[in-house]
Amino acid sequence: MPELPEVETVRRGLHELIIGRVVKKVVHDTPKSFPNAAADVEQFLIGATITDVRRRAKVLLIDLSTDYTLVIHLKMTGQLVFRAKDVAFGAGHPNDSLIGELPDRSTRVTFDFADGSHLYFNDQRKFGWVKLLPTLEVPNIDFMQRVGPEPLEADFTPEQFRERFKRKAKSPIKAALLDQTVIAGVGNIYADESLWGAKIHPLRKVGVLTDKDFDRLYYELRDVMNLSIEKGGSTDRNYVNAEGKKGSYIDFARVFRREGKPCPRCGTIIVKFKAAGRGTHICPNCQKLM
DNA sequence: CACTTGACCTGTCCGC
DNA sequence: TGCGGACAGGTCAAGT
Repeated sequence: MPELPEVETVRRGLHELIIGRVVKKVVHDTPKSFPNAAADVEQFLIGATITDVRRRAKVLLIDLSTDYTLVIHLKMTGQLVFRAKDVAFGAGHPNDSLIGELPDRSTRVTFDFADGSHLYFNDQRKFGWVKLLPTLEVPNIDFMQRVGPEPLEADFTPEQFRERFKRKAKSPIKAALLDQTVIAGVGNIYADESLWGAKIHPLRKVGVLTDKDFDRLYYELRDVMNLSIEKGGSTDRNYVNAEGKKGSYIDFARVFRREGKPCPRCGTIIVKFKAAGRGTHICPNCQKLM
């Protein structure tokens, strides 16, 4: 589900909503979603104040006053939804919300704050997780050691972008884009959208792409992700922001989930096929393999 | 080492 | 209506 723009949208929402709140109680169901030792939870999470909400790649980092951090990956269907004290749901709730009363059957972890508000970690497919780690150890975990640069950072250049792909010469470009060790945060939606923008076929080998191809891809990827953040991310199925509301980028998508519809650039019918193990959408006229 | 495939889970949708 | 199979936005371990 959530790629960089969705996780960033959640981060911004939580940054507004939970900093300064004090964790009072935590309950969880499967240890797969919350594999933390009870003693650590008691010592470093209960009673802690939230001091910051950060993001690296698709990972959320909620910093605590105990110098511990909640490291959270939403994977495909994870949601982090804040609810103020005594908010009634049901009749009259906004129709841009996907979820009602919480907790529900997908709730894996519930954080109760001292002021009566709550944070719910929902995850239908149980791929996601919440791990409590010392803040100083977060950069040392395997994922953080291997993950590539943030593509939206101001100092990330087209030259650096191109350089990151050098060792993937024999990969199809889509597989390389999805590889988190090359560039951070790209998932299936923005891979398809940026490749369409750059007029590159997803199965073109990285090694045959020109500098100009990479330049176009760099700008398209950044444009598409920035636009999505502006629109609050993409809600295809499950994604919601920190207030439980949908994002609207999908309304602006040019190829993703638009199979059978005309290409906005040339009118050719968009087709869907499998590439890099994932559903892939292209305009067969704009994105030629050879 | 680099690349591809299957597994992890639950829910939904589509065809028979 | 019921049932089986395919598919879903991510990542890792195992395979080639």
